[in-house]
Amino acid sequence: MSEHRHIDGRKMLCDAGLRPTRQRVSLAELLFAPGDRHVTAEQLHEEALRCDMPVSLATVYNTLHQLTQAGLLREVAVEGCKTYFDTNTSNHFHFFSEIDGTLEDIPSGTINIGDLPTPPEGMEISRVDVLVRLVGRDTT
Amino acid sequence: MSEHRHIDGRKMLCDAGLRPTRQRVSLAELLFAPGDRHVTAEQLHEEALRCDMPVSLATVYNTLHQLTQAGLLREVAVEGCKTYFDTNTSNHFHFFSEIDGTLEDIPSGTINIGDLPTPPEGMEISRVDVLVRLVGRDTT
DNA sequence: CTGTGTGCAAACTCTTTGCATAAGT
DNA sequence: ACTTATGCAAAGAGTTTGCACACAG
Repeated sequence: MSEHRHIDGRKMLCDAGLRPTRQRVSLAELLFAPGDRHVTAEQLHEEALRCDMPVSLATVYNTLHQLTQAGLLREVAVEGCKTYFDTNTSNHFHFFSEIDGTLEDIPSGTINIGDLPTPPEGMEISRVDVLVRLVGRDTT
Repeated sequence: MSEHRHIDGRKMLCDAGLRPTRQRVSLAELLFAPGDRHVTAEQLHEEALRCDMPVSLATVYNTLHQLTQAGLLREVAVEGCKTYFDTNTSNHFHFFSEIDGTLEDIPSGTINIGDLPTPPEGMEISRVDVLVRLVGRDTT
């Protein structure tokens, strides 16, 4: 699950119409080199600093949003103020561990959503988010 | 859907082990008198003030959390910092309108979750949240 | 009376913004 | 060079906390 496939951050950014600055390339490579990831801005920021890629938190936020707009990331709402960004943009669902606050993909095909409900007049479904919350065994 | 059934806030609170103070009774009645509701703390606060039930925002937050702990409300994570509280605590799913930020119940039975995935070792599913995001027709 | 709840304002967390400096083409 | 991105620190939204006063039992 963590075959560090090699990623050309520069190309990825250019393709998305973003200027491949040092910071953006670094962040893109951190994000996309390992398999699918679910990070918060703060986590990514710390990770970048640990890897000697000095970036400011503001830039991390900017970059995450730019990548999201470019369709390379997906935002996942869990709760509280924390926003998670998921490198897997395909249709899939998540496990959320309430114990350590981590997010994980649910292998696709494992959950089937039957019939979707009919949306109200004049609206259409943009996305269906499914979050399966986990707790330790036996915790009420 | 909005038959203002009459609610005995006092009894409801006592049953939940909460002291029926003026503010709590007011809030409980605002919350539970109409049909199912989805409110944020701020919305409920404004509504209380409009109805001549002076309460501080801090008390609204306290009360909402106490009612949630007592199992009378359910928190719904949508995104951003806003926390919604749902008066319907049964297992059901939501529509979220990205246009006006409102939450609505999806009639139960309309969505079927097929097989739930097996949770990772030592964990169990505490809840499954399904959020169907809506946009206006034709908005990409 | 006694203890718990309330209100206020200040603290806190996560996120966004403004503006001078630095980097990309 | 000219433009766009970055970094910093300050502002912002939503939520929480601490402490004096008020209310419920």
